[in-house]
Amino acid sequence: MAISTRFSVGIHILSLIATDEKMTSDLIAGSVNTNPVVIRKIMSMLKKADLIAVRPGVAGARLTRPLSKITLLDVYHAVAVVPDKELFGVHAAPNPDCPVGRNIQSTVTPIFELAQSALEKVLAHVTLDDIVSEIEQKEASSS
Amino acid sequence: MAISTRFSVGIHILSLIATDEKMTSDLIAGSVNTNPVVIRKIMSMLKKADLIAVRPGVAGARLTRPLSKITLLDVYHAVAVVPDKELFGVHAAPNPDCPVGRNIQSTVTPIFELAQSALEKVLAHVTLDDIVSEIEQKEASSS
DNA sequence: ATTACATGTAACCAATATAGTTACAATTAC
DNA sequence: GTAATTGTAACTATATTGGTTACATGTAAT
Repeated sequence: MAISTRFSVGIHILSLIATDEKMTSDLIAGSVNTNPVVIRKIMSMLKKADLIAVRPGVAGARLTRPLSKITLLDVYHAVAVVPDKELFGVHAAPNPDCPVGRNIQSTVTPIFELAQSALEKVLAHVTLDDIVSEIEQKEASSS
Repeated sequence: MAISTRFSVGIHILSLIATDEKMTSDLIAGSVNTNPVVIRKIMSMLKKADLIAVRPGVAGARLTRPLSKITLLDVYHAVAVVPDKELFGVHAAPNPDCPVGRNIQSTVTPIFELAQSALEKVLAHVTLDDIVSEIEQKEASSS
């Protein structure tokens, strides 16, 4: 199964907020092309992760830090697309009476962690500033 | 959501077959600690990916190539834990009338591919031989 | 050839995650 | 006070996972 689109939507939301702090969940939903409540739920996660500041009743949101200080890994963790640090599932109760069964978890887990870490490292090296700049550049060159 | 345990179970199955070609799905299920049909389904995928040869009616299976020629990436693809090459989902229909909406996909996709590729590279560099050797080593040092 | 045992699948189930939706309370701004 | 907005609860449809029963098909050994 693919990693939830909450991740790409989260990036989309933050990019919009970065260019206009008065974006309502309705406007954002129009750009993402989904329901405003979906947006508000994801924004609630971004808020819990302290990436944005939102106030009930007042339109819009504000980034809590500069774009260059927010990495895609921050967003990835914020929207909880993956269960607390465990990208790869491992079958839970292999038979300890079997040589393979009693060693498979401890053998496979560090490799999975390496793979996961390689993925996260890529995400950690891209900031929202990179994303927004790229979008602006594409807009400029298409005019 | 975590990547399905089919992956770790697939590795488990192949490791067992490597050490004993007469393992039935019942025996394997006993080691993995699950239902034999679950095992047969996964073995069916491994067979379709041409990693093992199995014959209906006859107990056991056989690897189609040496352990050192089967990477974890081969297994990963075989058990189809991820939809055809797309680890990260991207929201499908952002609004083309918005600067962010019309550029978010093309901006984010190459980064996701990079991250996915980094993950797959780690899996491609580990063979089943590494896994089985590691298990044997752990067994030897625990005696 | 009958028996015993395996594999290969179809069909189903419970549990869970995703994405979307309606409805409404709570809050703020004018 | 009114209008607009956020924050949630509750619900839906759909899909995936992991498991299970049932059974048809195929092989081997006696």
